[in-house]
Amino acid sequence: MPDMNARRQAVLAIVVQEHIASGSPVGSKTVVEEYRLKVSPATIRNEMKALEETGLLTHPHTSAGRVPTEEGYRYFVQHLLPDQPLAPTDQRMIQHLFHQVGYEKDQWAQLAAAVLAHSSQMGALATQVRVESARFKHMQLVEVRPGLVLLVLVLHAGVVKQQMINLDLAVTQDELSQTSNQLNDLLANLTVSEIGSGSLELTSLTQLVLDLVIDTMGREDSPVSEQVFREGLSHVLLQPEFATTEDAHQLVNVLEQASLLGSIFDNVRSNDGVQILIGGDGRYDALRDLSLVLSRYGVDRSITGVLGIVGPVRMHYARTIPLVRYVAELMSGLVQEWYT
Amino acid sequence: MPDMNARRQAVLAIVVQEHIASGSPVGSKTVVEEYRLKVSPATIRNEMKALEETGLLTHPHTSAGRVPTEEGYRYFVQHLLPDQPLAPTDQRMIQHLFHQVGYEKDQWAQLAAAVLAHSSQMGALATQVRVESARFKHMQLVEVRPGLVLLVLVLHAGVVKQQMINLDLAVTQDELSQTSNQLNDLLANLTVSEIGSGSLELTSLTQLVLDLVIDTMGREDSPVSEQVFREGLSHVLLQPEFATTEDAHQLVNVLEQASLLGSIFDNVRSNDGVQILIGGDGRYDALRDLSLVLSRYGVDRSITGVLGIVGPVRMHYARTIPLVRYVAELMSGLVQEWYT
DNA sequence: CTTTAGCACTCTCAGGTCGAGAGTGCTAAA
DNA sequence: TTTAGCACTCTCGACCTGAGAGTGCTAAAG
Repeated sequence: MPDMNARRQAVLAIVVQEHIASGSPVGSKTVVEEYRLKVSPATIRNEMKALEETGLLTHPHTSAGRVPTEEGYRYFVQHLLPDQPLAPTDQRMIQHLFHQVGYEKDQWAQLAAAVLAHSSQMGALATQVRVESARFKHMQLVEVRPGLVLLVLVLHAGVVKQQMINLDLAVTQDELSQTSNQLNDLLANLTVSEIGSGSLELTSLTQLVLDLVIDTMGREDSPVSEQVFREGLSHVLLQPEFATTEDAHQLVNVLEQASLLGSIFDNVRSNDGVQILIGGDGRYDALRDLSLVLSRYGVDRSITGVLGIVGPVRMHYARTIPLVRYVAELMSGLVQEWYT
Repeated sequence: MPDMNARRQAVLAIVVQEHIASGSPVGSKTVVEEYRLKVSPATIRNEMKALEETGLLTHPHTSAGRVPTEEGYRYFVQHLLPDQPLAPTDQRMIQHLFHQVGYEKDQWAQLAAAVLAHSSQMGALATQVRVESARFKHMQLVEVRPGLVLLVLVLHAGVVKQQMINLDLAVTQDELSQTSNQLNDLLANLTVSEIGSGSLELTSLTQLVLDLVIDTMGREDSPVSEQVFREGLSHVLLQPEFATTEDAHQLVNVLEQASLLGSIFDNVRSNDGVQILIGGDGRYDALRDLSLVLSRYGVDRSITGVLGIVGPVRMHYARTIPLVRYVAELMSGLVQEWYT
């Protein structure tokens, strides 16, 4: 980035901030007046022109003020944004909300989305954690009615999975308990890949159940698509950039497209820290008018979820970034505490 | 409803159908031409005027065609809509989709919403089933790590609930198994209300767990709010009635408002068959521009979920009503089969 | 009594014109 | 290097206008 002296950076920062606040293009006069600079509008105009040539600003038409380009937003976020922690009052408020749901870990993700949406007045997304390669801990067969058996599987990190089994033959609860105990001994602390190896002599019932256990351990929680909690979509629709039907439709479309979100989330999972996707960053064409502020959360690489905020490119990053970071850390703490 | 001779009904039906198809007000000439009637436009105008005085039609301004009022839609749906079953090709397509997910009952609701949205090209909602007053079937305590125990609870209808327990004291797996067995004997086939009565001498650990079992059985699956799957929202936003920002915002707002949906769903649960809420039916002001086609599904009154379609008042009821009915019946069948 | 032709009337909508306002870019002077 | 001055460009809202669509009324026909 050539030729970015301090004043030029300041002008860029002012234009970005002012545009985020007002939503309209900002002119040289506004810059001088609102920020009480000691130079004339003409000087600012020269700087603006230079910034435009660098590709950080544009103007929608000859006689409008300047608007940041996506590149301009990226420069602003990377170099000009003071990286403050979330305001203590917000921290307390969020902590309080999480205290209320307590141990109901199935709801953490939903709550996280709600909190993000409410605090940012933007859209929010959150997934539940996904546990990779969990170890077998315990299993139990329960007869629901004759011929129909429920397999309950407890994995290493406190994850519970269930699977119905339709048996053609009638079995007693004794047989089921026996099978359970046998497999509990056999599979203790193994991962799904470790189980496959040894082939033993087993009764047909035990073999049947074993296959099912392997199958159930291996499957994702939701093979069709990961469950994503969405909140605060209506906030985003209030933003002027989504005033036309096509824009609104596109926004909703993107958020309903499970495959697209999945691929973005996979990306986010593999990096640390808050990640910011402005206008699709050239990689996602469907996100042209959107910005995402996302973060992974969880423990290590094996227990991870994703959460973050969705909004127009003209988003209040100074607020949303610390917010996402804080909630991600909070959630990581919870996961750490309750999953081993 | 006074004075509804056959021709007048026919005119109403034509206006409603034509308006649903075109989205614009329909004039007397259109009615005559499109449906090859043997009368003149003037006659139709007279009938229209009468219908307007009855409150079934309006016109947006002096010189536009007629548009059905909400009352007009209701009359149409109640009296003029032939009540056909869903087309066999659609039936087969839907059956096929449900076959693919198979036993994964956690996903049925999500799939139902997706199917409804896709087949109707409207928005769709679905909740999972809620099981009322289930009987205790089996429980198990599993130590996740020292001091942290997972309670897994299997209820009568194949419902599995889980709850973490933070014990201050260290306990052996033996003690846990013993407690589990004791409670399994004690609580077999009891409902939560039946458990409360007898007070027995129990060890403090057992008492602690018992309290937790009661607590866990009693709580709703999601105390914050029932989980609602939403699909196809973008289809609705394409409809011309949601072209302006306020309308779109209102729509999304309604669908994000858990309390409102909850109260509507409670209503739907307590009635059989497909229920149609046109423009809020005067009861829900927030739904002024929306129609809902909803149905409960499940078994008896004790295992119930809700599903249905959301769209503008100008909705293709002749298609959505059979669709919702069919999917509800299909889901009821599945629930019947897999929950006892 | 019902239906219909004729016609005046009303209202919307798209297109076009116009002036005010905002903001720029350039030039030349400080 | 900065700045005052000024011409120039473009948008936006207001206003007007004519075409088109559809009605409601009246009076005649069935």
